[in-house]
Amino acid sequence: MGDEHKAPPAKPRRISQRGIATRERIVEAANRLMFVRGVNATTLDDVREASQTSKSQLYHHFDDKQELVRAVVKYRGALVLEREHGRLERLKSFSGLVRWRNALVQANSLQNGAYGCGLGSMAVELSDQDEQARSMLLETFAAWEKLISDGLHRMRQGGTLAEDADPDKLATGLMAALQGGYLLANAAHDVAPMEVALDMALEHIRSFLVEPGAATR
Amino acid sequence: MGDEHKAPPAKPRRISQRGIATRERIVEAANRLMFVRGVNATTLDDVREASQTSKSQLYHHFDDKQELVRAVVKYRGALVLEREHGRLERLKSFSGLVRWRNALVQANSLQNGAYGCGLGSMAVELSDQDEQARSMLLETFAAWEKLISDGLHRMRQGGTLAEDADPDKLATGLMAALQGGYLLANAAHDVAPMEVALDMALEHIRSFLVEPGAATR
DNA sequence: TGTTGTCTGGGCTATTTGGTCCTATAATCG
DNA sequence: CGATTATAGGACCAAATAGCCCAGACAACA
Repeated sequence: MGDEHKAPPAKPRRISQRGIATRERIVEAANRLMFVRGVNATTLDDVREASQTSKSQLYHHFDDKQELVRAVVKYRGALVLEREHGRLERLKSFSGLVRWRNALVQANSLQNGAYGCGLGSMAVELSDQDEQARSMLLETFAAWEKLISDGLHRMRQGGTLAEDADPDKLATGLMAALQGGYLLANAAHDVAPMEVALDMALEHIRSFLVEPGAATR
Repeated sequence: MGDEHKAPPAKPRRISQRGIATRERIVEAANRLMFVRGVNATTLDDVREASQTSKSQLYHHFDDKQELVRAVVKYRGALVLEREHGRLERLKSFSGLVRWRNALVQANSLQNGAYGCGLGSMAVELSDQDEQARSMLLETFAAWEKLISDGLHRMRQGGTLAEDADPDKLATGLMAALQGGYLLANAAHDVAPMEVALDMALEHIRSFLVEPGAATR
């Protein structure tokens, strides 16, 4: 794939441990703020204050706000993928899928459905505004879906899932249900719609189980 | 003092036809701009220019930007509900559901998945920012879902849908799939994920048909 | 038709916000 | 150690943006 972005003429800049730590602090603070307030509603002053840094540091580590936003997209994407990797890498049964569902629902219920999905919210806010951010988010979604579809593939190879099941489509459908669930839960400030959405998707996947009766629940 | 919203003490303001027209023009312009750029990225100057009005008119018809945003939420909600009412009021068969799906997919494909759902985008951007807007959006979603579940109820009463089908949950699941589909399609700038998501939800509903073979497609 | 209150044009203000700059301090390396 | 470069502090700037105001045109109604 074409690596469009990235600074072209590698600038061999010396970098200290302290500098790395500061940058990290900035990205983390921006991430937190943008999660609860949204990207556009978060100002650089907010970030500066929350990260206990100064304006010059923001601009030392990032060209402009857009770059900071992109760094947050990358950071958050990595976090989600790491978390999801841990949860999905060994997925190979329907009950594993149910556990995965439960973890997401529980996490979201802790905040009464508020804030939605960190990735989904950014996607909505940035997709028609920052092409590069959009493509990063798109890649992250693809990677996330792949973690799911890999699990479904394993289920199929293990004979749990029927041969005619399409893991890729099932994964996309499940992801859509998850994102739509997050969205509705956010609007309702209540996890319930998210549960219904995920359950529908799981029910659909269950219909592809070789021995439906064997499923937990 | 603490008068949250609405000015109940009926202010008997005279209102002219011209005033109404201007207000309409402002809301329409704001609606269009906010649809493509997002709410927070749309400035009052943008609205003023697009609506061919002046600053004083904006503030004559709306207390502040937040009020304008809420007017847009209301306006857009009414538009969507009107459209959906037309499409769903006579729904009483699975093939009708398929036609409904096709209409949404086709409309979205015209813009290559961009912009997403007018309601969903606003919900993401406003839910954690404007409580009143959130509750209006929540109501609109509820009304939209009701149009769907009413149709499903008719299908059930007509014997098309099995007795044990839960129209409300099916409608919520379908709405989540739709919203998630919009979101992923927006990130991908491609309708495909939306189609997959809707098809999953329809497949799930199909599994509740009394005579599965009778379904079109 | 005159009076009252609405509607409009557009200039103006205060504040916010992204972004710059200059100086001082801390690392890093020869 | 001394030179050099990264890092930090924070004042400063210019543009953008929400919001205000007043004078005058226009509509409604007596």
